Amino acid sequence: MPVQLLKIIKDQSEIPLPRHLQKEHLKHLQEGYDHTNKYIQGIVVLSYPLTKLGDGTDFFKIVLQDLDDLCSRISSINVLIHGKMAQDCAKVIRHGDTFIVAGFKVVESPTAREDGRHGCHLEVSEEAGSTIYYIDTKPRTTTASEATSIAVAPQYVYTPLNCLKDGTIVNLYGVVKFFKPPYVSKGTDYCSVVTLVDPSNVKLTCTLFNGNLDSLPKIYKIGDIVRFHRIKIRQYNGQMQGITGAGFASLTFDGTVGAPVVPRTSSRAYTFTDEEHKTIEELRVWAARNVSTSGPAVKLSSVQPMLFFDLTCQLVGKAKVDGSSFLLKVWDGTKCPYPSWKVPVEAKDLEGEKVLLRQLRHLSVDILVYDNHVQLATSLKIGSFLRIYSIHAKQASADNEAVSHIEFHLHGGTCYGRGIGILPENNLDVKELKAFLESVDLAGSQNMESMTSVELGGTSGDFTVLTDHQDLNNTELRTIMNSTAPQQYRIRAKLRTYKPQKLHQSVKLHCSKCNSLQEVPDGDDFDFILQDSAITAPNPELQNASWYDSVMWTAQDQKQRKIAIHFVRNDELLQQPEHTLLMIEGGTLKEFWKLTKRFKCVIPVKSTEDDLELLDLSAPFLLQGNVKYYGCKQCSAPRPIKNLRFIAAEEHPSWEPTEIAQVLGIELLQYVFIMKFTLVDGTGAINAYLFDYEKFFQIPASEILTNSFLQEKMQMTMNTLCPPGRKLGDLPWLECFIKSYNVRDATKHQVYYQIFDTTVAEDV
DNA sequence: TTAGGTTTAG
Repeated sequence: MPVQLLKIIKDQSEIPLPRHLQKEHLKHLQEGYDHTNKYIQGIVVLSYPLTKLGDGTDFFKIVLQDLDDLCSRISSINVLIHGKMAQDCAKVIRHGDTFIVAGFKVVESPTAREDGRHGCHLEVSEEAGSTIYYIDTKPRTTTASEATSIAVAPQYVYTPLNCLKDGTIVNLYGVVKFFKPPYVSKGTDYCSVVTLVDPSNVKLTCTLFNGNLDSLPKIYKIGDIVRFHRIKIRQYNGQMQGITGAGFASLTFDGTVGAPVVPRTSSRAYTFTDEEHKTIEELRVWAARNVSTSGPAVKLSSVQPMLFFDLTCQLVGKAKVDGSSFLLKVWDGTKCPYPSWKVPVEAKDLEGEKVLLRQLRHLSVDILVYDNHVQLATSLKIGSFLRIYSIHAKQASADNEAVSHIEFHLHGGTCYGRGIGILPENNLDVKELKAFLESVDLAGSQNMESMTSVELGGTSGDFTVLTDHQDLNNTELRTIMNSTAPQQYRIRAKLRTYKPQKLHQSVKLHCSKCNSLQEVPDGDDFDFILQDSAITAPNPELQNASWYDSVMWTAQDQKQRKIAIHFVRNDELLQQPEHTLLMIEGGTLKEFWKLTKRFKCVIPVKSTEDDLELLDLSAPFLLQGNVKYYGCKQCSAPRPIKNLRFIAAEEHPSWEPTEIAQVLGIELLQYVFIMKFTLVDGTGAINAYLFDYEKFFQIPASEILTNSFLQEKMQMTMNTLCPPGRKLGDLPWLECFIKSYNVRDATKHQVYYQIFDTTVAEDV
């Protein structure tokens, strides 16, 4: 009997094969060699229906996977079985069975280039003297016809991303780390670029083309999970690249742990087994720990100038502006906190429901899309739900405007995934957005808008400040003044006055260790320290250490100032500027500003005889973006600067100021708002201090000094809480949360009040 | 064919 069923055995080393047979590894298999006493063993991973060849002989093809060598391109091989043996095999052989064949013929595989399997295939038949052994892995209840039907649904093998080889066609799973939503390419197709990662921690960027938008993967978010079938792998610029080829198909899944596992696809038929369901769940768990997603979605109410953001919104109007730009009017139910621009278009050119456009005129925003995005934008349907990726919120001011406004651009090109994605109605984010849009009171928001911010919450009604303790009842100020401290209260009061009136003076630096407060040094202090430190030239012996690369040059000024920049390497390599930490010696204030715009972090240093060290702590020890970070002179105990290596050795150092401060022995000073509010409620008056890093104004204290927009926003908030020029009776009511506390010294005892757990809300 | 991630400069 040429096809034998071996008994089911757990330990495969015990397979009772004839003694003369020796196992041959696929990698040693070559055409023209003697394989007489050899056998090939593998798992059946794919089988095709039994067919008849042109001459009437039966033909059965299976694919064997060598489990000992999963990563090799030649780890799977086609086995072509002819004649009676084909019939016998088709009856009994199933996926997952262990298949052993001896007495085979090795022939060059004509399909190896295409299917990525072994360069040879095995030809097996009774005539050739072949013997097949197999281990049945599952209890067998199927009949021959059922076995055939199983064979029609092939079982796929998925290649981990670290095992991809040039010139193969593979199936794979991946977590989306980056993507460009489909856009119109310069050729005939739509294009989408997708970068995947998987638990092998290898990245693969795939370039996908299709003339049909629907055939490209329906990726909506970083962190989505995809399954690609029949993707071509090629080498490009020294890296593996995926590209669409014949038969490419994809499934996309929400990457959220616990979300329903529902594939998004345009394929009419696809396989999806319990095993694959499990794979998705596992990848979700892995991704949750290992792939950074884009963070919480930005709503229009939280846009900031100079921000690139993704917006999930509904299209309410559109208009052609000129050949290279197109207007989209969208809303998300929230209100942009800044005056936003309106792109002038003729009413007749504006497509959309007139009544709704008018109702939404203060809630919708204009997004001008350019160049390659125009064609897709033109085709969008009014009312559809969109996710627009990498919108630029740009601060701008016109000559005739007192305050600057914010503009929304979707610039040309597709860098950073810039583009427009159309979300289906069944998308979870869309469902949530729809429910929210339906809850928006259009009449109410219209009325609100017709008032100025000063009128908001004026005599007609209460202006409310949100507290975290809505369950508490209000306490009269008189009662509070007559009570002992410490206690906590919710109060309803009016803000009679506040100090400082010049709001920028309210920002201080606070040391949480010694509890000291100090003024924020101004730029001149820093400049002076820099000039002073530039007198000492960089020490040439400290250039290029094991953990940083250095460049040094001489400025073309009278002092022949020497400048050195030390680029800290991460994991032995230099990173992109926006992830890189620099140390600079001899730089001017202006040079620092320029470098902070381009690099993640900048640390001013000076040379000593044997090491680099930080400057005097009157200077910032770290600059990041617009923010200068200072250390407490009293509490810091500077440690060697080479401690930065500990962070640099991390795989993806985030260069958090707190972490940098810690390794450098710096006690980080935090920016805080310190204000004194005089609150009255008709029964009494108290002075309550505001001590706030970010929560109260929803503005980080660290950014207020360098951002005029945030300063304006803060001024507007204070004008709302305490409108200038109003009589006491006309001031708005506020609700907030305060606590009383005792301050005692040798001579006196006083009770103080502090506002906390309170956030200003524009409207409630 | 197209694009091949790493923000426009309106």
